Amino acid sequence: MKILLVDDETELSDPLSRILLQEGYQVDVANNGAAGMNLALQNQYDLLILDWMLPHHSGIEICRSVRSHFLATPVLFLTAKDTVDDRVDGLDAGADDYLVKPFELRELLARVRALLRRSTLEMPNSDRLKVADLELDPDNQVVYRQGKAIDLSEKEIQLLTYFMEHPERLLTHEEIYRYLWQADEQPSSNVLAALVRLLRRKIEIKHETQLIHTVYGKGYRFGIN
Amino acid sequence: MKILLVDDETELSDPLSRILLQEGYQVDVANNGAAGMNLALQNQYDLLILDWMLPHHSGIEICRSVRSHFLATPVLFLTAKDTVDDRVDGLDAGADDYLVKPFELRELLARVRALLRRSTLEMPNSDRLKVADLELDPDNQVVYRQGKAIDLSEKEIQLLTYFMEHPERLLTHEEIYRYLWQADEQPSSNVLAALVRLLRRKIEIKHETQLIHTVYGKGYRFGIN
DNA sequence: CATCCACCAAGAGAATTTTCATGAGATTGT
DNA sequence: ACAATCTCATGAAAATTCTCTTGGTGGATG
Repeated sequence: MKILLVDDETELSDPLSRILLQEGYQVDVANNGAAGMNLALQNQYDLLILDWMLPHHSGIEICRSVRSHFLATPVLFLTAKDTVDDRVDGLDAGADDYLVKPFELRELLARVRALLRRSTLEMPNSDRLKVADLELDPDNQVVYRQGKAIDLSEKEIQLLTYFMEHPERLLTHEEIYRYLWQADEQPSSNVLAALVRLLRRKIEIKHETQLIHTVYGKGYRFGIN
Repeated sequence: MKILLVDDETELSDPLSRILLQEGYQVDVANNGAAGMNLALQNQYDLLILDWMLPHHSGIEICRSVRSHFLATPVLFLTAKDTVDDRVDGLDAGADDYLVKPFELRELLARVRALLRRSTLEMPNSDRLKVADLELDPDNQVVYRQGKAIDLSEKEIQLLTYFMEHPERLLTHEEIYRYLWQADEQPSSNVLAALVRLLRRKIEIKHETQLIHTVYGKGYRFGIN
C-alpha cells in the first residue's frame, strides 16, 4: 500500500509519515503543492493525504488534477479549514474523506484503513499481474513469459503494467498518454507507437499468441483473443 | 442511484429521505435493524446510510453482514455516538464514512456525493448486448462469438450495435443510413451493402447460423430465423 | 567515453471506408 | 413462362486514414 502525503508543515508530516511507515505502508512525502502534484501524477498511489493550503498548488488543485487524469486514487483531505462550506468544497472537488486538524491519530488511521480497504476490496489482484503466460513483477521490473525472464525498460514496464491492469479492454491513445506522460499531449509524435513496438518486440515476437491488439483509430487492447 | 436509509427516528429519516429523493436518488427506508438487514441483503444498493443504534440489529451488524456477503456497497454511518473510539470502531467495522449527529445537511449530501461518485467511477460500462451466441462489447469494440473475440472496425461496430439493439426487426435502408451516416454526408453508392458484406464476413461466415437477413427491397433484419 | 533510454519525424505499410463494375437472384407485368 | 427491371452480393480498386518501422538526436548514466 503506497501513500502520498502532501503537507508543508514538517512538524506534522514528519511524525505522521513515520507512524504510517510503522503501520506498514509505503509513504512518499512532498512538502509543497508542485512536488505533490508531480508525484501524484507520476506514481500510482493507493491513497493521497493532502493538506488544503499548500505553496504552489492547493490540495484541491492536486485533487482535481488527479481526477481529471482518470485516476481513481482515494483522496483524504487533512486541513485546518473547518466550515461546512470548506468540507463541501473539498468533497465536491473529488475528495473521498475530510478530516479537520487537529485530529486524533487513531481516527486518521481508521479512516486511512477504511479508504484503503475499499481499494483492496475491489482489486483483489495480487501485486504480481498475470495474463495468459505472462507474469509481471512490477516491484522488480521483470516480466516472465513462459517462465523466462525478460528485462524491460522503465517506460516499457509502465506501459505493460497499464495493459495488464486493464486486460481485455480498449485503452485509448489518450488514456495511455495520460497514464504514461503527465503533461497533456498532442499526437505530435509517435512515441506511443514506437514504445508499443519495443514492447511487442520483447513480449510477443517468437511467442505466437498475440497479446497487444491494435484497435484501428482508437488505441490498443491487451489480452488473449 | 439507489440508497438505503436505516434509522429508527422517523423525525430524522422522514425529512432526510424526502431530501434525498429531491436530489434525484431512489431511496428505501427501514426503521429497524431487521428490516434494514433484509433490504440490504436482498437489493443492490449503491449506498447504505445506517444509524448506529437500532432496534433488532445495530448498524454495525448490518455493515458486517453486508461485507461478509462480499457486497462492496459503500456504507455511511450516521450516529450520535461521538467518541474517537466509536468512530474507529465504526470505520473498522467496514464503514466508509462516519458522520456525527447533529450534522449539517449540506455536509451529508456532499459525503453522499463523494461515496456515490466512487462507485460510478469504478463501474465499467457493462452494457453488453447479447443475441444468440453473439455478445457485443461496444466499449471495447469487440464481439465474442462462441467465446472467441472478433475485432471489428468502427463502422462495423456501429452497424452491429444498431442491429443488436433492434433484433428481429426490419430495419429499412433509410433507417440504417440515418443511423450510420449524418444527414449531410449521404454516401451515393452501395456502401451499406458493402458494409453488410464486411460484417457478415467476420460474423457469420464459418458459423452456420445466419444472423443478418436481407429483406428484399426494404432493408435488413437481424436475429435468429 | 560508451551505452542505454526516451523522444522525434518521415516514409513505408496496413487497415478502413467508399466507390465501381458485374453477375446472380427477386419481382413484376404481360 | 418470359423478358424487362430492380435489388443485392461480391470482388477489386481507389481514397482516406492511421500505424509501423526505421534511423537519428540528445540526455542521462555508469
